[in-house]
Amino acid sequence: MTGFKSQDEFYEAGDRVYLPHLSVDCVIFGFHENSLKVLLLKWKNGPWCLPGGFIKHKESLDQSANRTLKERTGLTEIFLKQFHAFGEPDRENGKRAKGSWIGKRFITVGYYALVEYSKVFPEPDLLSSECKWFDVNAVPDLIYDHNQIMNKALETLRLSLNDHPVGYNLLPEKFTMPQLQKLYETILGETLDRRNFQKQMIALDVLIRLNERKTGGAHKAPYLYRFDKRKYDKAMKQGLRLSF
Amino acid sequence: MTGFKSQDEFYEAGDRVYLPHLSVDCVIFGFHENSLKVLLLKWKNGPWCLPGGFIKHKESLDQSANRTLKERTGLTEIFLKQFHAFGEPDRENGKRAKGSWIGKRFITVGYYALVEYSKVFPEPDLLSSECKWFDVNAVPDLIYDHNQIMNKALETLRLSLNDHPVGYNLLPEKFTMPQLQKLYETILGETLDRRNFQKQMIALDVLIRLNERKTGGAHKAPYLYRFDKRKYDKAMKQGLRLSF
DNA sequence: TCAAAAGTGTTTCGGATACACCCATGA
DNA sequence: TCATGGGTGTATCCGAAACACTTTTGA
Repeated sequence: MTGFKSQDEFYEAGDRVYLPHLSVDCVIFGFHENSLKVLLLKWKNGPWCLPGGFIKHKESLDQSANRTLKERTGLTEIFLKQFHAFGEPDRENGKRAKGSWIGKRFITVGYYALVEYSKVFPEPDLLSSECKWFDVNAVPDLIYDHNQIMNKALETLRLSLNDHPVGYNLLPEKFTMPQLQKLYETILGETLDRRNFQKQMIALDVLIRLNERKTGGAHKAPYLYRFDKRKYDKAMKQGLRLSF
Repeated sequence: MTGFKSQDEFYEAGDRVYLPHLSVDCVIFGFHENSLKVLLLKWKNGPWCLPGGFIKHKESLDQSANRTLKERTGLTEIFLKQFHAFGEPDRENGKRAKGSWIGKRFITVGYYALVEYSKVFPEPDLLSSECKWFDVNAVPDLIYDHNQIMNKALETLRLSLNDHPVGYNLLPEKFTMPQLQKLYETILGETLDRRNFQKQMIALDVLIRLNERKTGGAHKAPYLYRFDKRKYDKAMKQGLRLSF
């Protein structure tokens, strides 16, 4: 919605700029303080919702989702994956304003994104008053079917752990093994054995252990790791076979 | 497209009946003579394509796909699953007739279906001259990005084998273990060990061995099996953990 | 010195794989 | 009788899971 100066101007633009009846919604995941977060928007005087956008006439679905993501987080070139299209005719529950372009029925294509929490500076859009992170286990009631969309995204992410490594997009460049484990645990919603987890991760052959330890915390200082991007990408493409 | 008497009438109907810019395409899989087949349509004087349809104003995506499927195969209540939305702005390669409603850019939602070959009586639609089965390994050049759509469907089906049983929708009610194995082999594109395959299938606990054998063929008569629908559905929901 | 977190290795178990022999049938 | 396909069981191996002790650190 960048480029519009007001809500009215945006509403008025309608079909001139965007395809009718179509939107994308992004479930943006981040990881902070050992828990998985989702970025949500709050409508002015309204409910919370997923950040979403519309599709320009000469834009692909992926481009539209990337644009939305950039507008809300400032990030580009982040991990973004389409997971499902939602198209019940009553998915908005009759709650869209009638008459205007935006009052039409919408089919929305869901994307989920994995972003590095600390690099994100949440920005509300024209229609919103707030943009902030929520713990995935404490998401409020969202507008329309957005809770369902967000749950489906989480489920998809969970299933993808068996086939693809995760972390490059969610963790800072250097991180510790316990941090990585917490990430997996929060996505999966269950605890894992430290020793077995470490063995599996090492076996993936996508990690490089640095000659540094994370100092500052109490207790024994853990090693720092970073991903071997080359091998990580290869594992991403080929698929893995883990079992969590 | 049922209900229209001519191509012109259908084209003219446009937005009045369907959402603009949106379609569904179905990759319909069947199993016959030990190989996996896809149902394709041939445009009048044109290329082959996937059977597709459009979305009525008060219809969900799933309903639209089901309707399309019914129109082409006569089948209802078959296995149908959304797998991806395709939305490149140039996915039609500029090959759509300009001007008319159908000449607009389309985002299409891909579904794949698993149907019982022998129950299908392929019917062309208004725009088509033929509707017939092709071996998945001998699919001709299709219109637009339909080859890509069909490949993505096949890939999705392949991956789903690790998590879900398959066969109930593709095989006749009674079938033999070698038939079931062939089904898996054609989907996967590789051969499997007879004895191990049987053990795995039995272990899934979704099969019932009947006290009948398939007679008529040469050689030793194989047992007939059928699925235990209750257990099959349960396995479908819960997910399995196989590894092919 | 103690509590809490992190590093590390071994044993066990189960499922996947590899593999061979006998049986039934029609040609 | 023989070629072909179908039925069945066992030995092996590898990866997953279970599991305990030592080390470091700040409080």
